[in-house]
Amino acid sequence: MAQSDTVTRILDTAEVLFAERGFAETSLRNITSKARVNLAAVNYHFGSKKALIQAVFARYLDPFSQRFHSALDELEARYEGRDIPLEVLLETMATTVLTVPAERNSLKVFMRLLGLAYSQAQGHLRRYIQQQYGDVFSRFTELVRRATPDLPDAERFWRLHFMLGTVIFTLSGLDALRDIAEKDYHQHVSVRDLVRRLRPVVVAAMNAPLPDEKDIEHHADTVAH
Amino acid sequence: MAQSDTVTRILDTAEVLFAERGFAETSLRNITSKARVNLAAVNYHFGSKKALIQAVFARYLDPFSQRFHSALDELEARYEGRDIPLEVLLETMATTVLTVPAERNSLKVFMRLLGLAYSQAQGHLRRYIQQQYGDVFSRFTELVRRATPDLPDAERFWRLHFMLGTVIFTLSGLDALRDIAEKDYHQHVSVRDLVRRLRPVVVAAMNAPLPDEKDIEHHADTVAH
DNA sequence: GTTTGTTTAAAACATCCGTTTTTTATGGCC
DNA sequence: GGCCATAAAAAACGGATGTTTTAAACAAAC
Repeated sequence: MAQSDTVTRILDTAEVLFAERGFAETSLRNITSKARVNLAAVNYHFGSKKALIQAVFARYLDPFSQRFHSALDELEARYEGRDIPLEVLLETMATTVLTVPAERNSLKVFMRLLGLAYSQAQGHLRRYIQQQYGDVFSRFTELVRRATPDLPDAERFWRLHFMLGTVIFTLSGLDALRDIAEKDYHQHVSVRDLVRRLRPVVVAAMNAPLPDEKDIEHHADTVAH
Repeated sequence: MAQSDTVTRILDTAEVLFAERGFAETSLRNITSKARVNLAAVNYHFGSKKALIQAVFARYLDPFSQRFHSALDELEARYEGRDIPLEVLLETMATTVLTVPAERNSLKVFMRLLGLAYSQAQGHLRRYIQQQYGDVFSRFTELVRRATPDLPDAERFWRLHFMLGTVIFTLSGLDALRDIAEKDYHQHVSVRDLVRRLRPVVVAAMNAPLPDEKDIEHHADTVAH
């Protein structure tokens, strides 16, 4: 009881502060004082600040990858080997993403963290996430591949990352954007509202016509090797 | 000569290090030692670290906003009051973005910096960019508004930010993505190549059908108020 | 009831940070 | 040569950081 209380209080506080200010800008003293916990407790329970950062991510990503795996299991069973439509795959992913942190009312935090994992240097984090959760992502992309057989592999790769950028960028900068949107358009914007707006955009982007093949090779002004 | 040499050497080094590791993770000592310049030179020439960060951005954004303004002048003159097609607007922006840093072979750095400006806390930077270059952006969005008269204002607002996310996210994480892409698909990826791939995706996303209006209002599970 | 292992508390440690001050060098001008 | 503003170099300052150590509290086991 005593232990788990301290540990979760550290995690709860750390994820909020990390999401608000980033990793480097959040000191252990910030965390421990706000969590009303002793400074040494972080190094005692987690070992280091890096390990704490990874633990914060694990608390979101472990249940996410678990649920996403079983959601894909269910989907594959339902479609009995037939290709799963792209819309269904995207919808499933969105639902899973929305479900996981709903228990703690902190989708915003989750997305901010994902954005930080990409944008902040923190090489150790990218490596950790890659090796820890790379297989779920691979499984998903493989299903997307079957759902879009007409898309060249390279094109699909890039479009998936384009859309990843859209989602992470938007949801992680949500607070700032929401302020502008509500001021200019007098309209409340919830996360679910945003997902509703994202859906047709993402589908259209994935199904966009292939780029012109012209001048694909005669560019002498690229940063070639 | 002596002064301008020191100043530009600081700027050159700072922009690279900032782009690689972020602002907080890059110390003045990192910069000055790599630039082989005295530590105090930064505070002497720029006043503070914040001012240095802003100077790094200004060196890109000043010529950019200048060229983009004149490119839009030219465009408006050519179309003589008629609406400028969305594709032309996007193309013009892309061309301008590509032109500016080409002189220093560092589009990658430029995009990384833009991504950081968004994702890192650094409130002072966002404020600086907003008040310094907000008018170019406003002018552009106004032209986009006329180019997409059927899109509700709020929808256009969000879609523009979706696409901003796509571009910044992709180009700022370009190195990592390029490694994967070249390993998996054995194909060199230049920035211009990426822009070629982005074009149809962005256009399709902006022209995507409007989201379903159903269940737009009956969601009791949002973070209302 | 003492002992043992675990958790918290407090203090200290070494290091790094941005900034400021002090000193030294440089180069044009009268 | 002497003067002076400008630039560079060196050193120091105060403060904050992650981590470690030392000491106290606590609970369970014997």
